[in-house]
Amino acid sequence: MNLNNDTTKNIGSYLKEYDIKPSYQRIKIFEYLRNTKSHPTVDEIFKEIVQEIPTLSKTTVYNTLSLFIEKGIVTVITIEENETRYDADTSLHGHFKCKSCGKVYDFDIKVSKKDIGDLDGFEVDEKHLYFKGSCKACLKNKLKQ
Amino acid sequence: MNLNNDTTKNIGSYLKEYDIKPSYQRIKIFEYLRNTKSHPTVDEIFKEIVQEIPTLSKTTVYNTLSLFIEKGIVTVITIEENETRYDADTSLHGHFKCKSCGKVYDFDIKVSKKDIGDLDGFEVDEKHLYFKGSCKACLKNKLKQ
DNA sequence: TATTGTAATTGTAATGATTACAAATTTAAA
DNA sequence: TTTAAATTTGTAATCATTACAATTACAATA
Repeated sequence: MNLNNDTTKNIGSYLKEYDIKPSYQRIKIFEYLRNTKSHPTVDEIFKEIVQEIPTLSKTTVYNTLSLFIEKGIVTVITIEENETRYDADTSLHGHFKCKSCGKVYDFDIKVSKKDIGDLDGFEVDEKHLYFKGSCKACLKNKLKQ
Repeated sequence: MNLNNDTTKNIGSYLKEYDIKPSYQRIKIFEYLRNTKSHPTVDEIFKEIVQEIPTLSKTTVYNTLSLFIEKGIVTVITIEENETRYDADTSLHGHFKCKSCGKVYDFDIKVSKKDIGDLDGFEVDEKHLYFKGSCKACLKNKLKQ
């Protein structure tokens, strides 16, 4: 298990900061999540990383993601009822899912207090936003047809 | 099957407007959804209505909700990965889920175009928002202890 | 270096929500 | 009343997730 190259070291110390022991599996899973903009599902994560770690178990992927979520370095994206996705970017941003191609895009968003009427006295820890519709690329393709 | 009282008539004609044949089951399910602020799960809907319609099947609840969603009179709320909830209020509003008591609150929200940077050229059909944290009531209880 | 305890990983089985499907029932039209 | 279509129902199948126990890896200590 080569835990000595630069990327690995970086991710390793990042995990340590959040009180996560950086095992080979954990590093690979986090690295993949961070480098993948598509917000992969458990299955996608597993299928990718099992190529590098043939002994990998899907249970490990589940365990690892739960741990990441608990420690606050990964968030869950639940746009579709039957499709849980994961995101290593925990900063506030929205997700746009194209109903035609299925791709999930990130977008920047501000939610100011003025925009929320009724939550005085509530303590908000997490804000989640997602939109659905047709993405630019799909709209263009439709015109062409 | 008494489809002749006022509420039933109202819901019946509402369903018809949306091209849904108003069967007894459909009317009862929609009536319950509309009157229940808690955004019930399939199981909660089933357990409630099976008391009135003892022959009710859970498959019917699933079928009916799919139909309602397809016709646009009900929306899905997916705050938790493993807990799909349904809402008969399709107007734009946010949901707040209390992590301590589990209750789901509605709140008003505006999302102006200015707040969204990156979605020029995208067609947005649905906007979903949910926050998580501690509700007023739970925060008060904490203080008391 | 060997030993030992703890943590992490793995594989299998269990769970539970959702869907598929075919039979039975209801409804509406002829 | 008959008939066809739509709706409902019950059962079985599917699939993602979780539980759990066994195995393996790791780190500390003697």
